[in-house]
Amino acid sequence: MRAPRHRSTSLRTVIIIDMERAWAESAHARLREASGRTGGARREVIEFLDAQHCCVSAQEIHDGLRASDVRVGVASVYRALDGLAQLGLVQRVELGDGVTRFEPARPGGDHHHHLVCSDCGKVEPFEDSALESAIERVAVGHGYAVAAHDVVVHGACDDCRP
Amino acid sequence: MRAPRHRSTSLRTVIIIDMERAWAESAHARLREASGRTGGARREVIEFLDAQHCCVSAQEIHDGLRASDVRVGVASVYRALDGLAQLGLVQRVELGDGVTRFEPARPGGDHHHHLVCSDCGKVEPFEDSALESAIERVAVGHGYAVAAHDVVVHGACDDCRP
DNA sequence: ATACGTGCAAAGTATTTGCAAACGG
DNA sequence: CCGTTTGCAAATACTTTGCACGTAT
Repeated sequence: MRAPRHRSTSLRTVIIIDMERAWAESAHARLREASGRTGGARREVIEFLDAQHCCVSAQEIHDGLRASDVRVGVASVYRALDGLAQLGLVQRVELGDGVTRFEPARPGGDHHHHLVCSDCGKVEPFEDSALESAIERVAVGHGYAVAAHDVVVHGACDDCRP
Repeated sequence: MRAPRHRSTSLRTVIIIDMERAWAESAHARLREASGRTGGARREVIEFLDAQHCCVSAQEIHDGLRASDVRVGVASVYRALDGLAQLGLVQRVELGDGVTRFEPARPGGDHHHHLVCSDCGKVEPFEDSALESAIERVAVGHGYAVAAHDVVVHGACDDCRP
């Protein structure tokens, strides 16, 4: 159930699966290493997060798990997320609606930020290396060692404009 | 009480005062225009915001006003902020601690973003034009008309590092 | 066996809403 | 005068905490 099966139709698929699972593996390992023990709720939260392709709120995780007949308390979801965030394994994302969202922090991988449509609420991820280097440069220039950063752009999306 | 007195010691001082008041004036005007009427609470919130040089939370505004013997309810502070944000006159800022902060959106003026020390909690503003253009370019490339954007960098500040 | 993780329910904050009274135009 | 804004208090939403119990080591 944990190790991916290597019977997929193409090599590329296999590699992608492995890379995606890699985060869940390492998150679980680091969490165990940090606190000695680990239980079902944490694993479920990690697996759920790993399956998402953009940020999700704690409530969404909780609801999603319960929808899959996995019995976890909200508190455990928050506790798991807190632990993961503290180890830098998940990134907190605040989109401006007062709800904190979370997403896996995959090293080097698909680090991205968010475009939010002020009209329909759609959330779209994007990547930009010029943006990243500008942030890094500024932070260093002010004597900061960057631990995390977060860019949110609000505006009218393509579909919501006349 | 509303119009600044032009008896300052130097011309430069007068100009600075006028520029700073300009936002409060226009905010008040646009608010009246949008809703026909305007009362004391809104004016107080606008004046208070204008006097800050970085973002403040709704509670801070409320407490700050009461400390100056101005009697306003928390609800009115939130309502005023909401109206101002909807007109694009204030910028919502989420620093990652679950509290929404607000600051005046002065057109062209001192548009900035925030560095937050993960250790001591210090908040420091910064400006960077390369960052701004990167954001604009990305948003346009995705078909978005930017209404607002927000960059938060978390890290250890100069003082909090070994 | 023992200590840590978990679920439930209760508590804590931040923000919103209902409503009568005050107030601006 | 009339309708909007306001302040208070109650309600809501999200997140955290206390505690008894289960579970991994």
